[in-house]
Amino acid sequence: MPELPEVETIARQLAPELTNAVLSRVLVSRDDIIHGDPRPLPGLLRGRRVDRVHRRAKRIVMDLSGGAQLVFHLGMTGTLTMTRVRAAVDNHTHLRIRIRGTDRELRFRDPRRFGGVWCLTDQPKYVGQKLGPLGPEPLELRIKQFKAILRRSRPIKPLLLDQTVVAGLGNIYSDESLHAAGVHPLTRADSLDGDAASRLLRCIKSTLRRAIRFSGTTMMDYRTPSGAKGSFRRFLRVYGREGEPCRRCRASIERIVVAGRSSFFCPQCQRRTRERGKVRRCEREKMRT
DNA sequence: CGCATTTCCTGGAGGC
DNA sequence: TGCCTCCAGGAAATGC
Repeated sequence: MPELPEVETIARQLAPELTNAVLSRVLVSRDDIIHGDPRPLPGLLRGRRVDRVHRRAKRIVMDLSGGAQLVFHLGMTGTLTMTRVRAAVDNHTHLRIRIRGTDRELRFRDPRRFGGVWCLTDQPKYVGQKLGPLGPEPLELRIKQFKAILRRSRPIKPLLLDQTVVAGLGNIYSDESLHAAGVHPLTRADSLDGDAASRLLRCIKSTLRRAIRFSGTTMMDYRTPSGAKGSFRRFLRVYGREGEPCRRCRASIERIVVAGRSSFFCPQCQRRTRERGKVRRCEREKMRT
């Protein structure tokens, strides 16, 4: 499930091969993953040069010559890979884009089809195809901004998952950040004091940065553009560890459903009341995998 | 508007 | 081994 660290990894690995590449033949084999009218897509892309590959929230953005942008959202099971043109094509490969003058191509594959592709150009047909509104990048978030975000009565977990509030966190890194900060997922956002707010923001950033360093987390489907798995899974402290001992206090990790999503937490480290001592907070922040 | 719930989709896991 | 049901979840759509 590609979240910010996974998408960042993909963008960084695609950038060296795609930057300055010119797109040639485009093959759409399943057009309902294209937002808007898929028919003009090949003509719109062919001949454009890739100026830059970057990430915004959980989206891969390719800036193309002529002011166009090609945007990918990977949903749950989406992958973007660079392969030889003649390599065997996996099923559920929906889009292939050849690179001019090479035997390489970009492939978008997404068995579950929660992902999607947007082509944003100056062409009238595409102007209206807006992507959903996004909140700020968590890694660029400042504490003042974050405290303003927390001034709501919602539980903290669904708030962190809401892309219009903060853009890039998903289920894994929300749970991991909340555990690192010692915050229970059902805690009302506006009940966090200033201390807890800055601790949580620091933990969100350090968790994301560390996950990027290990190329993200592969539970099932996520792969880097070269097909490799992310290796952050072995550092997870709560996500997917129901019934296993907390790596900090040995208490059994629990799973509850919050806003329709699994939420893993340690009942010992993440209490709903706020009477934890400063000493334990320090220990918690120093804990490294 | 704010927030909760439902829906989309496929393959893997687990029960029997 | 095979058949069945359940489940994962990002985000848009729908409900209240």
